Amino acid sequence: MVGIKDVARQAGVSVGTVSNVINRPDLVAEETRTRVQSVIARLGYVRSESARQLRAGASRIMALLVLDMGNPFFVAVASGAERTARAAGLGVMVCNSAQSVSEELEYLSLFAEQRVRGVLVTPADPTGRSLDGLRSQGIPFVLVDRVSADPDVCSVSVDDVAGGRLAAQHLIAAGHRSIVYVGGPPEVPQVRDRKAGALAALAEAGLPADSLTEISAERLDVSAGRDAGSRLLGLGKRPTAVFCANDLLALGVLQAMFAARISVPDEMAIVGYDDIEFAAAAAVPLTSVRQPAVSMGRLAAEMLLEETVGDPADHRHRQTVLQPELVVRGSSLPGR
Amino acid sequence: MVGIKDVARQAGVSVGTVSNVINRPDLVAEETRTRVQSVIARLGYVRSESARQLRAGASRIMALLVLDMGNPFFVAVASGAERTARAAGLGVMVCNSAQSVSEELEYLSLFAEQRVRGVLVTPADPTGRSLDGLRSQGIPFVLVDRVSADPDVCSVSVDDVAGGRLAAQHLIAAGHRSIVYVGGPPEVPQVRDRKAGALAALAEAGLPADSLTEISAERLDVSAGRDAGSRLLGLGKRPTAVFCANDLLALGVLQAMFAARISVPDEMAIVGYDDIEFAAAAAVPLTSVRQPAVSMGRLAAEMLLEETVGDPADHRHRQTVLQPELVVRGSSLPGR
DNA sequence: GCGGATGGGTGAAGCGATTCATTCGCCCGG
DNA sequence: CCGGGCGAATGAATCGCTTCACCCATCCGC
Repeated sequence: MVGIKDVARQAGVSVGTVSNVINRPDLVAEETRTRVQSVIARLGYVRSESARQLRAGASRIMALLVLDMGNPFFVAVASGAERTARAAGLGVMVCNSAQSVSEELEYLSLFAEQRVRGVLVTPADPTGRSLDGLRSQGIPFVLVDRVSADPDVCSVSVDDVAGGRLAAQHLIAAGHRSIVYVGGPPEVPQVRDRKAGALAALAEAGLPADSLTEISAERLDVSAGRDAGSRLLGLGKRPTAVFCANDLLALGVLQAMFAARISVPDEMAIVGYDDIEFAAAAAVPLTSVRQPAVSMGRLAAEMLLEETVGDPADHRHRQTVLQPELVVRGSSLPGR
Repeated sequence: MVGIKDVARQAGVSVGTVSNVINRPDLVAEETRTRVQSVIARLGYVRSESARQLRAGASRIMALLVLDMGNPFFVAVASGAERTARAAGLGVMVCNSAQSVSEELEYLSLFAEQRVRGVLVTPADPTGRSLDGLRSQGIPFVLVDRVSADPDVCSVSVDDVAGGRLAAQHLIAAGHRSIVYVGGPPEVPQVRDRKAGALAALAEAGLPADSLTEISAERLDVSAGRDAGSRLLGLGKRPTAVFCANDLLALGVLQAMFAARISVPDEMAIVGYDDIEFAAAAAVPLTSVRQPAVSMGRLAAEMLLEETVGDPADHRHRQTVLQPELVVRGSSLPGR
């Protein structure tokens, strides 16, 4: 493997000069510069990032750790973060904790060993304890789609309570009085907040709290949604509407309704959450609460860059909260 | 930042011993080992991956470069590759060329600088020239979902001609005599092969080649599919069936049919390709040609590991070709 | 009692870059 | 004619780790 010394020798200059040609070309005389550059090209020299890192003490990589790469919502977050980071000259390492705390810890320690510039993370560990490692290593991080109780932790999130309220208000306005909430693992804050929003909407409409029944799915994916859908059909008094904690669940529920030949939205209205691209392409186009996923990725990356590139002293920790938006489609509009 | 020297000093041993405690604990006496380990824990020492890499000459990272992270097919490939690589102690860096040759080149040179152990790549550059860089750097790579003309290039792919044939045979058997193929950029081999398979099926059934009309989509995603769908409706003689180069296109076409109130499958049968999870959850569950995406990722990663971990001399380059499978669903089954 | 294992540990070399104090010409003004 | 200033290039130190040749007791067998 050809190194900087080989280039220096071939070009008849010192290694320092070669380094300057690469990193501060203006310090080198024109003639020397072109000579060195042509040797670099001829030898196919590629500088070693690990050597630079070792010297610099920090890598040029930003890490992104998400809960589920199978969920297009996170894919969108990733694409927003990636674009921003690359514009700033950083690479992005996207990893998937698959909602497992142990995988999360494994990845976080991998990041620490890599000395990544910073981490964007949607924590799987509800206690937030898993991030202590980053904190003690002094690695900056920004929470994505989650807020910390600690105001000194940066985050970009969406107001899930407001989102849940939007969804429930919509169903209530359509006349539904018996709604099922398909949630997920109860320790996931999003799941709780979206439900809280729905409950708030019911209360505001003067409806009893027991108008909302919860079915808790194992995971937040399509197949768990299918299961939840069939459980829903087994309920004593069948509800007329379902609000799902995310679109994957909603798509699963929709499939279950199809299988049971229950008409959506006439016999069962469905509202999802996230407004992933596939929501609009579903069996019945899905009403959903849209989250600005790409912007979240972008904002989170910008926040991290601000903390990591500029003087850390003039960085103020912030907790940005974005507003969701209801997108009404066929799955909740009776009488097409 | 605490380094190995700090640990050594605190523990009263040499740096070599600390290194041994970490990497070859059996060489160190029990008593010393536990003492060092407790110092490591107390100081929160994290070894620097860049320093190890520099010394070792190669990183512990495998790169995966895909065409479109918005396509669940590639997400599945990534998950298969990731699991395999991590089991072997390698991290995976997943990147998205978004079908752009320039992004692809940028990423490939990033990989070279990082001295990644190897690269799994679905090339965006149809000429294959973009991989010359890897070759000249001696970085092993495996093509995913593409075969090279050069038998010395490892690859894992699926027989797209067979897949196209399956799809067309199915439509022919259902009585369709006028089929549209919704392809994509013509330089994409998959797009061409799947069409070739369909044409072969027509020929084998004794049908004229002009029973197949091609509509070429701009990109291989849902919105391009919508466009293709409306163009399809503008054709002079409306066909009775559509075969799409992938499921995203098919979902887009499906949306267009919905918008135009054309019944699927009665007025228009649709067959997709990839069998992504969302295909089954679509407006009308989508008939599709299933590709073993997770296995592809796994096999490709295994192949790369074999080349990279074992003695390179006893590695035989291979071109694995898997067989696709037709999954029939409502979108091509008339008379429900 | 002495040569040779053997287990446990040391410490310096080196990986490939960056950086900075230093050197080397050269020109210019006094 | 000489000192200063300046642009250009040098080369050694350094980053944090792994590895390897070597050292030091201790113990064993003859």
